[in-house]
Amino acid sequence: MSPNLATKQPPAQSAGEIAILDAAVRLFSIHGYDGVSMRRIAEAAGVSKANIYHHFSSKEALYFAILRHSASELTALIENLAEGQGSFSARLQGFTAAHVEHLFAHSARVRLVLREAFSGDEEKSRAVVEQMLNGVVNRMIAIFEAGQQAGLLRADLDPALCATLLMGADLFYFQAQPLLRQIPEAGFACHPGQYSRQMTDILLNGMLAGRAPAGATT
Amino acid sequence: MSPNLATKQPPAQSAGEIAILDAAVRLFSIHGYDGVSMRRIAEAAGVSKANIYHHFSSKEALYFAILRHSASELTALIENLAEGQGSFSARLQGFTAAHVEHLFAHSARVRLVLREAFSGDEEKSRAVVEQMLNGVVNRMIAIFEAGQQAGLLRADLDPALCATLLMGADLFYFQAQPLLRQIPEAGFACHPGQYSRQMTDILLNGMLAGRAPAGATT
DNA sequence: TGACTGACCGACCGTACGGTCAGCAATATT
DNA sequence: AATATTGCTGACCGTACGGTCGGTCAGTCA
Repeated sequence: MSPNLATKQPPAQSAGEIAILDAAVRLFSIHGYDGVSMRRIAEAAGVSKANIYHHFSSKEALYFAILRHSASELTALIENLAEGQGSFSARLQGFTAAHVEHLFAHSARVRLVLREAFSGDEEKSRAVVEQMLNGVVNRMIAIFEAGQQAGLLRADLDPALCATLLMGADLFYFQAQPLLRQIPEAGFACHPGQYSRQMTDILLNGMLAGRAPAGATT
Repeated sequence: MSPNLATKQPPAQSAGEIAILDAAVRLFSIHGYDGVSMRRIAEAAGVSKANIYHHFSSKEALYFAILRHSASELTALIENLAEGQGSFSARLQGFTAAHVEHLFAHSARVRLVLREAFSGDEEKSRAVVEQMLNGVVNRMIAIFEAGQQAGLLRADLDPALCATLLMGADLFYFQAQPLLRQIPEAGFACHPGQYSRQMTDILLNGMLAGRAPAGATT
């Protein structure tokens, strides 16, 4: 599994290639790399197995082409979300709502990238991380740093930790949503807007300046 | 992949069986069910492949035995953590710190269960969910509900959402820690105690009663 | 018309997979 | 001493895997 993410694909695509990519994204996002065979992808795409090898040099090449494309697509979309205007807290509220909505709207690709990022396989995650983290997380950290220098964010908090907490709350909700739906008390599991509103409320209420820290902080 | 989690193992274990289980937990937690072959497990455990089939009827049976044992072990440990004494906020602070520490201390088993729970495969996750969620999350929700009835938790918040947010922040940090270590600004990535302290500080500061909600809530 | 190209397929290859089985050595039981 | 029982192995089976190969067919352009 070598991370050969350095190529660039010409946008010209035949109908067969599109069908292959669609099927592969769907299957890989659900069952993971090892859980999907080339035969199964070919069958789901309605093409022959040899046809996949006509368009992609190997299973790895197909997988990484999808992974790379998904990561760059998601990164671009998220970066647009972070460019909102308005007050510090209004921007963060707007970002969170749009972020959660965005995760569910592109659930297959998000699952694909998240699975790779959290796989704990060290080598594989490196390339994905460098592409997404540098783009999105650093942007988010910068927003919190600016808010802190403007005196809006509590001075005793780590801006990077605040950014992680906010984005992590979104991502965890996305990951855990199928499970949360099985908990009767968790009515918010079916209402992402309700979750993102209340979650941002809690976090901002706890992070914004002008309120005393609740406990020992160090 | 049928969820045959209804058996019960006698605790009598030979040295070979222990070696098999150790190797299988490690490999499954890193590479997932489909990413590990019986040959590889046998090699890592220093036994023959046929020996695995002497102790376990199939690859699935081995996997689910590990999954079931891990889930029940983790559930028991977490339930003990939730039994802390002291004030409402002190209990939550204590729980979070112990929870994060507990996740890293049993990282292989936690990864194994999390992978299954978040796999999005519907059927497989059902059994894991029923075992862990009913035990742990409901306990956590009950704590927040009690705190709310005692007037300690903001009345406008959903106790289940608060519980999810707190435990989710722990779990996300555990999942993302290898990635966070690659972000220079995220110094807290290497200091779980620092993270859990500051995270709990923010959440409690945002959730406890006596502070006005930051924005529109409904 | 004919040379060339890209999309596509059926048949095939070597390998690794999950799983089986007869049997060996050691211990416990009678 | 004879007899299960237990822990374990090497050799093997059928199948599915990733990947290759020769070839078909429609379109294009000189």
